[in-house]
Amino acid sequence: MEYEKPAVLLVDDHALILQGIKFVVEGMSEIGEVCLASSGVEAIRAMKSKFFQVIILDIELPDVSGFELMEIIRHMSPDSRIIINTMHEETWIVKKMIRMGADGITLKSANTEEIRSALKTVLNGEKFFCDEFNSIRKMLRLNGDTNDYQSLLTKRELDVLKAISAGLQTKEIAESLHVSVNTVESHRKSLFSKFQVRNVVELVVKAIDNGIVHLKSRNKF
Amino acid sequence: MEYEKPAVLLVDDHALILQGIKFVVEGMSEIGEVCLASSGVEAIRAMKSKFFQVIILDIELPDVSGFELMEIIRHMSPDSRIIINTMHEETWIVKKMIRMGADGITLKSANTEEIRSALKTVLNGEKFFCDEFNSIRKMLRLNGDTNDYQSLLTKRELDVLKAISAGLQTKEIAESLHVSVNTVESHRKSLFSKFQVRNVVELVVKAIDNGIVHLKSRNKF
DNA sequence: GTAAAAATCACGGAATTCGGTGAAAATTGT
DNA sequence: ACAATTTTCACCGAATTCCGTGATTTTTAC
Repeated sequence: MEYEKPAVLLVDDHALILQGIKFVVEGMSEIGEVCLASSGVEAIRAMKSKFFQVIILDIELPDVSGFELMEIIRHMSPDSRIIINTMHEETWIVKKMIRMGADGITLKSANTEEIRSALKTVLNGEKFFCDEFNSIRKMLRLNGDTNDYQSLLTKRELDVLKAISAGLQTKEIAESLHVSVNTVESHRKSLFSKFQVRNVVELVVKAIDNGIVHLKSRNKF
Repeated sequence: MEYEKPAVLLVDDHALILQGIKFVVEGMSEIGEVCLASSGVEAIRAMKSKFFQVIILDIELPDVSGFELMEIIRHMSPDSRIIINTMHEETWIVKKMIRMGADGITLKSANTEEIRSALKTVLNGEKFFCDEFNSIRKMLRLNGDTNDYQSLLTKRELDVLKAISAGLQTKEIAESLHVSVNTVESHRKSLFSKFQVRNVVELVVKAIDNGIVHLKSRNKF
């Protein structure tokens, strides 16, 4: 054999999923070495010592976000193909992944065959997206992805949005930001307009759904 | 050997996790047969043909919820120990799992050793909870778990809550439920009171956070 | 069959939201 | 330095929310 079989790096903080994917990938005749990393730093360390044709990546990692890691990979190892393996079907995540140029996307619910298929497709130089995402991609292309709220918001609008999501009302927000009520109402109106919603509930739900504000923080013991 | 090694049933719709756990469990000398099920019906079918000492269960399944399946297991096979393996650290899920009497709880981020440890502990007749949950349990005992919103709500209140979360306002809700505005306002007040919140935003956020209303439905293409 | 819980409705009032319109000051980018 | 953007602020009015208090009819549970 004159050339090496392609090496694959798996990055996921869930040990079980790591094991699962490893099991599947190692069973493929076209794949060579399979390395594991359970965090961003481990992944980076692994990438320094070796070139991986394909990196299968989880987006939620303990240290860096999968998105940041993706940027790093693109710089450190621009020729590596990246497959995102995600739990999340939320639109903003999908959009971001596609925008950042992932070579493939699979869901964690993907079965053995889908992972194999994704790997083969990507190794072949093509892009792989599971069926669920293809419809989303099509839709994004159609309307030019007009719903990129995050980057559409100004800093101040974001401040107000977060405050609203925390349950504060206009007067309280004005106090906490040291501006007048009128100002906050102005930002409010911008938000309604940008999100195309009629009231705070719709606004907050849409913001959560698009990953601009998060629930997690509220839910700690 | 005079007695059978205990059989284990793994239920999870994520093929990769199924593979991962299987790999770990099969490597344990104290475990006998390991069976897999990727849905509630498959799990039930498996349980009909065989008794499993331990059932490791995901709470999000395509057909029935893990909670419902847990009820079914308790009836079909009351002597089976149940370990919940979950992605979710949200309080309401943890509470519900504990209340329903799970014998063990592990996170999907659990490593190989934790799964083994959980299995051994449960087989030994004890309960296993990963560190993250022990603190929650302690806390729940302390304040008598006063925050069980879901079971606290009446059907109508739930209707109104869902409508509110969908961004509808009182008048619209009244129309859609075919009742007067006054009635809806009455339910509203009950909700505010039960959730101990001051406005709809806090209400909706808390409801989402406690798993009473969900974002998913809104986020489809 | 009766007590408890839930669902329905009513009235009044203060506070807040939401919609429109406009405009001045501060910041940013090039 | 100049245009563009952002942030700030103002006023008005209708609609809606939020709060209190209380009452009648249905439904549920034992």
